[in-house]
Amino acid sequence: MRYVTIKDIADALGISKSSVSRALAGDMRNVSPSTIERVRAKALEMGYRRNMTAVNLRAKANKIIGIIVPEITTPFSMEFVTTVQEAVQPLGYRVLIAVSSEDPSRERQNLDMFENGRVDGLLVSVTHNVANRDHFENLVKSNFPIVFFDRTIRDLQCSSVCSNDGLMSFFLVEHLIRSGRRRIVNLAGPSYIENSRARSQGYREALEKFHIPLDRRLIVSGGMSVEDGAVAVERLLDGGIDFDAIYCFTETQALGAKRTLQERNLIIPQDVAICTMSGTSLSSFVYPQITAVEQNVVEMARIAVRLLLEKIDIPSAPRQNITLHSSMIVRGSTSAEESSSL
Amino acid sequence: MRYVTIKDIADALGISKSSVSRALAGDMRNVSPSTIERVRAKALEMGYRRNMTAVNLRAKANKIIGIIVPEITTPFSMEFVTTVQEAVQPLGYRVLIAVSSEDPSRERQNLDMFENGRVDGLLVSVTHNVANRDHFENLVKSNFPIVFFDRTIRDLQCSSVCSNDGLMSFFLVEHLIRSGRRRIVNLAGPSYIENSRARSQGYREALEKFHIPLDRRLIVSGGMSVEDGAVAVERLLDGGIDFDAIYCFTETQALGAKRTLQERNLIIPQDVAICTMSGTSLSSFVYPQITAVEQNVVEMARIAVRLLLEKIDIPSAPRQNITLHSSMIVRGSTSAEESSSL
DNA sequence: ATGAAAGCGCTAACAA
DNA sequence: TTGTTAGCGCTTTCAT
Repeated sequence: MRYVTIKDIADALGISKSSVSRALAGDMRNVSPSTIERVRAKALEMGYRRNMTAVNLRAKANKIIGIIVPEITTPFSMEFVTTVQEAVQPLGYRVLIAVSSEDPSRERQNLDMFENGRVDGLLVSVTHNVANRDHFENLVKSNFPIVFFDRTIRDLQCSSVCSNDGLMSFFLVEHLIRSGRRRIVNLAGPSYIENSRARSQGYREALEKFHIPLDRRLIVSGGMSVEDGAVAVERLLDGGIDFDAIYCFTETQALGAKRTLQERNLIIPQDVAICTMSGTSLSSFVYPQITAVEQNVVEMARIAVRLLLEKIDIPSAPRQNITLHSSMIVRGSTSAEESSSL
Repeated sequence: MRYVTIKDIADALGISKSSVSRALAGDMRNVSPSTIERVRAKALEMGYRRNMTAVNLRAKANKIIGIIVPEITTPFSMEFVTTVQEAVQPLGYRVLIAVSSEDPSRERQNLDMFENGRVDGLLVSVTHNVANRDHFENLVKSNFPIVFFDRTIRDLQCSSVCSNDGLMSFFLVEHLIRSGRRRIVNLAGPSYIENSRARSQGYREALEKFHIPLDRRLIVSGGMSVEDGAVAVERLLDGGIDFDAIYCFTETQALGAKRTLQERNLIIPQDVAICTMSGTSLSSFVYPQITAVEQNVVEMARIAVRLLLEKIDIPSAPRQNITLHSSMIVRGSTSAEESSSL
């Protein structure tokens, strides 16, 4: 299992390492066409493969982009990662993925791992608003190329791209209200996620616009899992609290909510409508009963990559904070129409 | 953005590089406790991070495991990748993922990329039975550590781990028959996927066992997408071909099949039952109407990692071909019971 | 216990 | 056009 090196080829051909290197790099101006040919042939014959580790050590760049995501089970993360890969592959970059499992200490570990591994840039969606804030801040201050996406840290002087959670939330709740719902549950996420707060804010504003009084009992803060969604709805039903719609922070919560409703023989969406925001159009296939607003993941990923590559190229490049204002597509059962409100 | 090196620490402390290296490595026998302390403190102060690229170049190992999968949208791939990551992280390995998108030429590119990148080992699930066979064969012959999982290449002298597609298929179809189905559609995958053939074989054997004549019109070969599933069922319905169950090769086909049935106002599973094999227990949440057999992904991943690490350690280790005979769990709507038949 | 030096495989500045 | 040399950051043998 010993690899053929540039020196092996040089020795075999009785020329110098540098000529081989140049020939292999296709340096037309500094090496004769004949040696280029001879080297190429010999390399092929001997099964030479360029040792990227050595190249990287020398170039002080690893051509690796790291992605840190809180979870990787939703279509959102999946599609984001896939899009990034496709975007950077042609440029010779590879992509390393690390999952924080919604745990700040794991996030911290991943960060360390990536720094040790000398990734050239980092795309991160944070698990927690403040937990690793200082660490991220140091990284940013040292001019390390990093771009936040989707779940960002507030007021950090760093490039980011995210969707307008508040506004989308507002429109989705407005959509529910317009289709006749009045008692809308807000299954919020934990308050340490900025997006969750923004969405709850949008929820509140939509109610206000229609002069619907805010019933605190309809706001449930807590976990984001299937189980959390299921339990929350159970509690509401058992507590005799009346509601005709559930607006969930995550798709998984929505799944749990749906399960409980079905167990209690409630009809979706006649008795209770469920809605949430979703990563991809796939979800309308997968959860046909759940109304979902699609976020434009592909666009988000492309922009994130662009910002990151710029930063890698020119470390002094100014930060850019981009909020996606893509047209909103509402799919699902509370209404069949498509409203591109934004 | 210049990184602190071992030499920087040495200079700052007025000692040699080697002492710093030893101190950092915690070499108790060859360096005094006092310098260990001084070096450690200084390293922390200066924000030193070990340059893994240099370490790897010297060690001639990259501590990277590559995974090549045909797709990454199903829970199966996801869970496999996640499990592998968790398994190798403590051992200092990182995981690089490449997606072939069911395209042999992309698979080939990924393979090249990984070889150039000098991954220490490869976990691969192939897109095609034969397309890159020669290339894989060369790799195997050169004793490169590689383990195939789930979708393997027949008769390749290389370690592999997969589930018993034929047998699981047999039991699933048997399950359908026992619950009263007689005219079972087989939405097969393309014939260049070994697993698809094995499953169709299981399908045929189950029919034989119950003396149900094989109706060729019920066997549809083709693509694996949502659309393929939807179209196949449309064709059958339009062709006036009678059926009471659909056995799908992929979850996505099942999704498409479900869509068509619902569009035609057929009730699942009363009119037509849908079943398939699935990656994880998650699918029973997501597709409650679809009967699914769970494959033991986690076990598959763990075994694959074990085999690969053995091979990396001892390149001459003999190949092992493992077929998982885990207990089969049928979940879903054709029957609520749990049959652990294997 | 510490230091000097070599070398992992590669590229590039400089020399010829 | 080609060769020589140095060096990327690290570990390790061999001297001291």
